[in-house]
Formats: sequence, C-alpha cells, structure tokens
Amino acid sequence: MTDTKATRDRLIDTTRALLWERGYAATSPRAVLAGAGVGQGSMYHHFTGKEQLALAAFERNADAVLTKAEAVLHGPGGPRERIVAYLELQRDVLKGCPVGRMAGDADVLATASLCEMLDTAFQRVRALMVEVIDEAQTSGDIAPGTPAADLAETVLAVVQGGYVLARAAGSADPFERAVRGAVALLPRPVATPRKSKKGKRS
Amino acid sequence: MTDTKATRDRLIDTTRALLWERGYAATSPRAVLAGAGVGQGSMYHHFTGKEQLALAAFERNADAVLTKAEAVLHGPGGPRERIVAYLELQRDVLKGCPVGRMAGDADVLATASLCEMLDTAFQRVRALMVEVIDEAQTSGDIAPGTPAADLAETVLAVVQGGYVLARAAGSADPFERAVRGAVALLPRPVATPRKSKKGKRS
DNA sequence: GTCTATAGCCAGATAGAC
DNA sequence: GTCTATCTGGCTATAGAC
Repeated sequence: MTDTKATRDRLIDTTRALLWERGYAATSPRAVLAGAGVGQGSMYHHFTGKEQLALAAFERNADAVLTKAEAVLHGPGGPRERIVAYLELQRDVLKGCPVGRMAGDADVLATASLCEMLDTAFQRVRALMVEVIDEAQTSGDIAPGTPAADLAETVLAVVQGGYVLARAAGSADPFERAVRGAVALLPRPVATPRKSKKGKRS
Repeated sequence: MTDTKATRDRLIDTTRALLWERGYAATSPRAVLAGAGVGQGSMYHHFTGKEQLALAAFERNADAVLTKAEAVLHGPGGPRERIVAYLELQRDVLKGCPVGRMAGDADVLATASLCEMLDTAFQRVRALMVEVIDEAQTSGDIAPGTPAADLAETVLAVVQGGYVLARAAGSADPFERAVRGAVALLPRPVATPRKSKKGKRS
C-alpha cells in the first residue's frame, strides 16, 4: 500500500527512542528528522509540531510499559509472587523508565497534554498494583492492616527511585539493591502456603 | 568589606534556586544574571562558565540536603525512629529533591564534574543510611537477615521515587502514600522496646 | 569588577518548489 | 507528501568600554 503510514510511523518510532534516551526538552525535531531520514517539512505535514509528535510517541511508550506491567501483574503465580516479579522485571536500568523519565523534564510539566498523559499512565499502573496487593492481603499472601494504596505506592516508588539512584551512580547496582531490599521487606505473614514445588527457597 | 563576595554569592544563590526548580539544562546564564541582578560579564569574571557556576551551586545544595539528613539520622531516638524520621522529613515534595533532580537531567549526565558531584552526594547519604540500619539490626530494632545495604537503598529509593510519582501526579499524595507504606513495612521484630514514654503510639 | 554589545550556534516553525 | 531554504529567537560565550 502507500508508504504514507510508513513515514508517520518512522517519525513516531524515532521520537519514542529519543524521548526515552534524552527526554522531551532535549529531543529536537531536527534530531527526529535526521533519525527517521526525512526532511523538515514532512514532520509538519503529519503533526502540528513537536508537542503533538511527542504526545503520540509518549502514548506508545506508555502503552508498552503498561502492557509489560500487566503481563506480570495479571500473570501466573500467587499475588505476592507477581509483585516480586514486577519488581524484578525492570530492564535497561540506566536508560530509566520511559514514563517516569518524563516526570523529571521541566518542559513536560509545562505542557498540559503531556502532563495528563503522564498522570494517566501512572494511575493505570497504580490501579493494577493496588488490585494485586488487595488480592494478596485478602488471600493472606501479604499481611493486611496497611492500606493497599500505601503499599502499592511504595512498590512503584522503589522502582522509580531505583532508576534515579542508578543513573546518579552510573551503575545498575543501586536499582538491584533497592529491589532486593523491597522484596525482603514484603511481609510474608505465616509460612509459604505452597510446599509442593521442589526446593524453591532462596 | 568589599562586596566582591556578595556578587559571587548572589550568583551562586540564584543558581541554586534555579537548579532546584528547573534543573541544569533549563537553567541559562541569562536567567541567573537576571535573577541576581548583574550584567553578563560579571559571571564570567567569577566563573569560567555555566558548568563551574552550576558545580559551585550544586555543591551547596548537596551540602544542605546532607546536613538535614545527618541531623535526623544522627539525631535523637532509636535507630528505627531515626529512619522513620528521615522518611517523614521531606518537604517541598513537588519541587523535588535538589540532588535527585539532577540525575534526570541529560546535560548533567554528559558533564563529568556534575556526575561526580551527584554520585558523591548519594554515596554520602547512602553511607549514613547503611550505618543507621546496621545499628538498628544490631540493637534488634530492625530484624536482621537482610543486608543493610539493600534496605538502605530501598529507603532512599522510596524517597526518590516518591518525588517522581508526586511530580507526575501534580500532587504530594503519592509521596506521602509511599512513605506511609515504607514505614509500615519496616520490620519491628518483637515488641517496641521502650514503654516508658507517654502514649507515643500513633 | 562590572557593564553593554555582539558573536556563532541551534532550537522550533514556516514558505514554497517539486 | 516530501523536500530545501529560511525566519525568529534563545542559548553560551567573548570583546572591549568604563
């Protein structure tokens, strides 16, 4: 068919990568055009400007992150296992979270459309996490008594903070330490309910 | 005496505020000069350029943060109390941490001197936190068995991640939830060792 | 030591040829 | 629909008067 869509998609994909690597403010239309291998005018044919292009790219990045989160949080295993799986899921530690990264960008916070997208993205992961923690507390997999909303936020914060600390150190080590510490803290009330599996103790 | 130092200090103080509010990349020498009320040339008389000015300002910001952290972590109360005090210490949630903020700035990570300052700053808080958690585990105030380095990193990550989530939501609520969740998770092994104080239960 | 003026560069956006 | 050429404005830095 026409390669009209190809150009548009190439612009979005290049922007997605740049948004992740450099953030919004530091991503110039010039760099996008160079990366996508198209001329100046093409971008302004498909998008009204930098903001709308970034919005489209950010939405896809957010969807990708959310899809991965949902895969583990709604995946197999008990609720506590799934939370641990979420904590241990993260990759590309030094590149950071493509969603959380945007929260540190001054230009993002000054742009209403991007703020809304950012807020929505986190609200959706938060809802997933609250749901699983609720489930864990009901099933006795995690000790009740603390609001699920608080524990969910702590888990999200450990991940986001882990990225910050890793980037500051120029090493993935802080991220991994923070996750290990969080997993160790996640209360396992009485004893592991399953004992059928072969020596899964760590 | 001469007001030579006054101009230099005013430049640094203005830069400190701008670094905190907008980050490094978004802080232009022009804005600093306007804020400090001096002309273009003055800045280049006292500093070689933006980098050196930012370095001086960042150092003072980091020292201020570290001084506050040390005040609570080496302050009164049992070790677990001091960790909780650190978690609950944070202010200006939406402005973020003046140190952690720098880790999200692409220009900072591309500048060796600023990277080093950033890394050092976190290493120093980390060392304080490890020390207190070690103490807490030795005294039985926090359950042993998990490396202090891991737990310390988790605490730091909750705070840094709390800032990220709060900025993304445009509200301090996520930060406060994350901290409450973390405090609830901090293991208190047997029973509170002190009972002499009057109704200090929350 | 402080100022104004200005250089050179890159940003985001537009005009108009093909 | 895609391109090249160009506009305006902000950035970091320098020159040189006072």
